[in-house]
Amino acid sequence: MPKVGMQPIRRQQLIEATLQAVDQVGLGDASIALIARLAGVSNGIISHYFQDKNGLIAATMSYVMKMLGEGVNVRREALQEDTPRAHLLAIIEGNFDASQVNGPAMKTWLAFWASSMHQPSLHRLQRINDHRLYSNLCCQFRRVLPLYHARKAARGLAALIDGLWLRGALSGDGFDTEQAIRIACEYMDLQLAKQHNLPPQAAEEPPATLALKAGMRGG
Amino acid sequence: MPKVGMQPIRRQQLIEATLQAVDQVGLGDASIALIARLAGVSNGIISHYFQDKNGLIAATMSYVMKMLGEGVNVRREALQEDTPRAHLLAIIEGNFDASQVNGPAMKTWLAFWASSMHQPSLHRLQRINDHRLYSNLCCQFRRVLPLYHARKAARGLAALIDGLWLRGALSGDGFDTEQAIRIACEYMDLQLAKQHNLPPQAAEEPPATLALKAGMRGG
Amino acid sequence: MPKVGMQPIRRQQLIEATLQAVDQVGLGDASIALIARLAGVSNGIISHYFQDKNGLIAATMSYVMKMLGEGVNVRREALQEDTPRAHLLAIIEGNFDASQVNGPAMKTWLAFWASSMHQPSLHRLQRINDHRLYSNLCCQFRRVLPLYHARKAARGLAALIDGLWLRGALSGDGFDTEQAIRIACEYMDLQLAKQHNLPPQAAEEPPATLALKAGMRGG
Amino acid sequence: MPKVGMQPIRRQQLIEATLQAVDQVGLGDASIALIARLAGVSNGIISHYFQDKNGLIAATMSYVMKMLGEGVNVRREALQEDTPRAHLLAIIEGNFDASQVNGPAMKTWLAFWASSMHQPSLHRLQRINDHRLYSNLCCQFRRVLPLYHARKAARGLAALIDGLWLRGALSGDGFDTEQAIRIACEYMDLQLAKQHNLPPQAAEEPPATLALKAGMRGG
DNA sequence: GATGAATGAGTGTTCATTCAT
DNA sequence: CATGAATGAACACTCATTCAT
Repeated sequence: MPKVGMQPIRRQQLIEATLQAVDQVGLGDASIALIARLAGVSNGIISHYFQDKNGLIAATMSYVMKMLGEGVNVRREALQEDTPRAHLLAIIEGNFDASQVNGPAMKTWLAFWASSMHQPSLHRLQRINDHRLYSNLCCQFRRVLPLYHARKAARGLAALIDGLWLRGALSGDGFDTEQAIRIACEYMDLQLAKQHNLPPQAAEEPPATLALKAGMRGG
Repeated sequence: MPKVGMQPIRRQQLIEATLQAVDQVGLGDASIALIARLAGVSNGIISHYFQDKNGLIAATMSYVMKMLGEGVNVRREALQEDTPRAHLLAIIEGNFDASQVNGPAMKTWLAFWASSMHQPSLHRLQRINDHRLYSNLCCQFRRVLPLYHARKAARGLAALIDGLWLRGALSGDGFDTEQAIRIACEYMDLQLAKQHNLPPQAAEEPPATLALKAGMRGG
Repeated sequence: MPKVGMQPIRRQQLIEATLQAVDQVGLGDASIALIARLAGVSNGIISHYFQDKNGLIAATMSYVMKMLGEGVNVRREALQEDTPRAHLLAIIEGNFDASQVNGPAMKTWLAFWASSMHQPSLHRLQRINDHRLYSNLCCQFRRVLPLYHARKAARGLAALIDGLWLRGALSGDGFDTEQAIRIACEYMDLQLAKQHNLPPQAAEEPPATLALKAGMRGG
Repeated sequence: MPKVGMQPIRRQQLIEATLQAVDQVGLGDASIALIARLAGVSNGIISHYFQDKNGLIAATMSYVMKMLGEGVNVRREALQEDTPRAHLLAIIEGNFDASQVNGPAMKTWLAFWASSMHQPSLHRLQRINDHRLYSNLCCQFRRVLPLYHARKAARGLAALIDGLWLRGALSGDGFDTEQAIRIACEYMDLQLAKQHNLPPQAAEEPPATLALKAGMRGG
C-alpha cells in the first residue's frame, strides 16, 4: 500500500465513486459518507484531496465533460476523410458515445444542469461545454455555408443533439442511440444541402428583417 | 379571515412560494421553512395541505406542466385554420410561452428532470408530459406523412424543441425565444416538405432493416 | 406542558445550562450536545431560540454582565448616604458579589475575555462592560477630585478590582472576598484622601508633560 | 539540512508558530495543521517533538512565562541601587515589557488563563507564575514593612499589575504602558510610605479580628 | 529526521416532521 | 384552521493522532 503519490489514484477513485453514488441515489442524496463508503475510504479523505463536497462534484463534472470531449476527439482523429460531413458525424456520434449514455453519466449530467443554475462555478463549466459543442459544429458548417446559415445550423444541430440526449436520458428505457444518430444526421444533411440551394448573392447575409432581430442577441 | 374554502387558495399560495424558492436557492435548498416564509404562513401548515414535502413538489411540478399544456392549448384553440402546419406552429410557440421561459419555471423544470431519475412518482409525471408533446406532434405530422416518417419527424421536432429550451435555459442570458422558434419552424417545414418528395409505394413503411431496429425499442 | 410563550423560559434554561457546561468542561468543550443535555432539551432547540452557538454564548455573556450590573445597582440603591465613598464601596462590593465569584461565572468570564480577542461581537460586549466600571468609578471620584486625578483614580481602582478578581479566580482556592474588598477599599481611601492634599491651583490640570502623554491616548 | 541537533531549533520554531497562530485565530482555532503551516513543517512532526497538542501548548505557555521572568530579571540585575523601591519598579516595568504587551503574548495569556481553569497541568504552571510575582513583591516590601502590611501591599500591587495588564490587553487599542506603570508606581509609593506612619507596636501584627479571618484562607 | 496519507470520532447546523395548543 | 415548539437523525466538515514510507 503506497503512502506517497496517492493523489491521482485517490482522486479518480473518488470521482468514480461519486458517479456511482449519483447513479444510485441522485446528487441530492449522494452524501460524503456514501461516496466514501463506495470508494472504500474514510469520510475525511475527501476534504484531503478535494477542498470540500463542491470540489469533488466540480471535479466529477469536469471528468464527465473530459470524457465527452475525448469521445468526440477520438472519432475525429480517426477520420479517413476531412469533409465537413465526416467531422459533423463524428461529433454527433461522440455525443452519443457509450461514456455518455450510461446511467451514472446521464444522471450526473441532469443533476449538473440543475445545480449549474445556482452554483456559479458549475455554471461556468457548463457554459464552456455548451459553447464547445456549438463552436465545433459551427466551424464545420462554416466550411460550406455562409456565416449566418452556419450559425443557425450549428445552433439547431446542437439543440437537436442535446434534445435527443435529454429525451433519451429521461425516457427511462434503454437509450436508442442509433435512432438518435439517424435523426441528427438527417438534420445535418438537410442543413448541408443548403449549400446548393442558396442564391449566391444572399449567401453571406440573412434577410434584412431577420438579421436585425437576430443581431440584437448577437445572432 | 375565512375559515372554510381555503384549500385551493392555500395550495396555490404554497405552489407559487415553492416556485419562488426554487428560483432563489434551487430545489435542494428549498426548505419547508423557506417556502413557508415566502408564502407568509407557518411551517406546519404544509403537511396540512400536502402530505409532505414530496407532495408539495409533485403538486408544483403538475402545476408547471398544466401551465405548459394550457400555453399550447390556448394557441391551438385560437387557430383560424386547421392545417397541420398551423397546429405544429401553435405547439412550438406554446412550448416557448412566457410561462415556460422565466427563471422559476426553468429552474423547476431542470430540478424536476434531475429528480425524476430517482423518484418514481415524478418520473411518471415526466413521462406523461414527454409523451404528450411527442403525441401531439406525431398526430399532426401523420395527417400529411406516412407513419414512419411522421414518427421520426415528431421525435426530431420534440427533441429539437426540448433541446432549444434546454440550451436557452442553461445559457443564463435572456432566452432568445424568437430564434428558437425560427429554428424549430424551419425543421418543421423541412419535415412537412417530405410529403411531396416521398415515393408513394414506400410511404407507409420504412426500409426493412431500419424498421426492425427501431421496432425493437417500440419505435 | 405549555406550547406557546416558551421563549423566555427556554432561553433562560439554556443560558443556565451553558454556564453549567462552561463550569464543568470549559467553553472550548462546551458542545451544543452537552448544553442541550444539561438543559434537558434536544440539540435542535438551540438554533430555534438562538441563531447558533455564538448567539447562545453572546446571550450567556450578556446575562452574566447583567447580573454584575444588578449586583452593583442593588447595593447603590440601598445606600443610606449619598457620599462618593459609599457609592464606591457599593461598586467594589458589587463586583465581588456572590453572582460573580462562583465557578460558573468565573470560568465564563475568563473564557469570555479570551474569546473577545477574536470575536468582534463579544469584544463589543466586553468594552461596554469595561467602560461601565470605569465610568461609574470616575463619576464618583469626580465629585471630590479634579478631573485628571479622578480619571487616574478610576483607572487604578478599576484595574485593582479586576486584578483582585482575576487572581482570586485563578487561584483555584476559595475566593477570599473580604480580603479583596479590604485591599480595594484601602486604595479607594488613599485616592479619596488626595482631596485634602492637592494644591488648589494644580487641581484641575496634571503636570504638563504627563498631560501631553496621557492625552495622546485620550487620558 | 542538518539531521542532528534539530530539537531546540524545531521546538522554538513550533512555539513561535503557536504564538502566531493564537494571535491570528485564537487558541481554540489554532489547529495542528495551521501551526505546522505557519512553521513551514509537516503536520506529523509536532508529535515528534511534543507528545501531543497539549504538550506544545504547555511548552508555549512556559516560554511566555520564561520571557516574563527574564523581562523582570534583566531589569533587576541592571539596577544601580539595591533599594526596595528600585526592585519593585523593575518588577513593575518587567511586567509591562514589550514581550508581554504584544498581540500574540496577550492573546496567549488570556487563553492560558481560561484553559488553566480546566487543565491541571496548565493550572500548575499558572500558580507558579502567580506566586512568583507575589513572592517577589512581598520580599521587597518586607524589607521596609512589617509582615502583615508587606503581604497586603504585595497582594494589592500584584493585583493592580495584573488588572492594569488585563484591561490594557482587553481594550483592543494600543497598550498605554506608561500610564499603567505610572498608576502602579503610585500604588507602590503609597504602600512604601506606610513605613513612616505605622505605630511601632502594631507593625508586626494586624488587628486581631482581621488576622483571624485572613488567616483562615492562608492570609 | 521528516513527510503527508489516512483515519474516524466529534462538531455545529439544518431540516422534515409531529403535535399540543 | 393554523401555529410554532420540539424532536432527533442526517449532514458536511474539522481535527488530533497514527504510521508507512
